[in-house]
Amino acid sequence: MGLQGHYIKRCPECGSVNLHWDREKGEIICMDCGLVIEDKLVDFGKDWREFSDEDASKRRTGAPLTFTQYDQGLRTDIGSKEDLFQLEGKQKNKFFRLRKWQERISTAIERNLKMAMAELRRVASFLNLPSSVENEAARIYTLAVQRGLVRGRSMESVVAGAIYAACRRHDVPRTLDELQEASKVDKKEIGRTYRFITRELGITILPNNPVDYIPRFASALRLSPKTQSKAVEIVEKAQEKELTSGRGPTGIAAAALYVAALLNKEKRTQREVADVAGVTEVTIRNRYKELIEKLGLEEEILKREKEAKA
DNA sequence: AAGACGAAAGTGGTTGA
DNA sequence: TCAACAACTTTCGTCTT
Repeated sequence: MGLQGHYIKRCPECGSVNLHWDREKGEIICMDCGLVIEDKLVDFGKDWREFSDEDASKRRTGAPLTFTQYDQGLRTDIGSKEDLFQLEGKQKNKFFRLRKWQERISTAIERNLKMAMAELRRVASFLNLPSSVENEAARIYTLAVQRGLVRGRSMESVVAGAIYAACRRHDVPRTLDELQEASKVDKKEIGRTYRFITRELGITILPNNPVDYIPRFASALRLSPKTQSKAVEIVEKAQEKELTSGRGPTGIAAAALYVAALLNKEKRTQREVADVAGVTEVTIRNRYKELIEKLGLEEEILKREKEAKA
């Protein structure tokens, strides 16, 4: 897949034109230096293409129909005064009652949804999320509103929770810290509402894969693609040996990157890795110890350390 | 002075009686 | 509903480079 209609044509790091656009994850990866470009990519260009005349029906006109339009353009209004002259007596009363009801419901729900969708757009764009995830988040939020799950919670926290859930469902993981930064909602609160709404809506949450975090972390640490794939390899081996279950995926990803960097002579400090992964050095150490022990990597590490001295 | 290491105590969430 | 539990964090002292 090329990058037609996109602003970024070259890697800002090494100038390479060999870029790969991972639409699923909303990331652009430089195939030469491994940089993941995700900043300032809000404008993904127009989705419009020119079709020949017989295919004219495929042209997209008007705004795309998505859940971020809070009612999908399908609101039915109970008519206004022009329809009224046909009605008499009881009919008239019924009419007014219905309209009053609709106003109550729609002003409450629709105003909420309108605000929420604006917030959702803001946060999704801050995190550079692909539109598929944004739509999923909007769908989840809409369901939550319909079930009255927002009551007693702030709109912002439910939006953040919906986005977090949508990210996980699409294997586009963002950490709770990132959600917190984007939404200004406390991460504990986000976690709480996330768990609540997924449980209430019966959304299945598969535990997310540490591998999904690696490209972004590796890029933030400016590690080579070689180191990156080494880290993926390590995580996969760890998964085979069941070292990953019950552990935080970010900690695994971080430790794997730390080890991979050591092995490829691109050493980063534990603190550097810990910071980008949003875990502590202690966690890295614990995971790292398990990894080299159970995967028989001790000698290799020692060799590297000797080489580093020489 | 900075990084790595590990012990100990604390936090928040899950689980099972 | 409560206590035990596992994972992770915070903090701090020690050792290495």
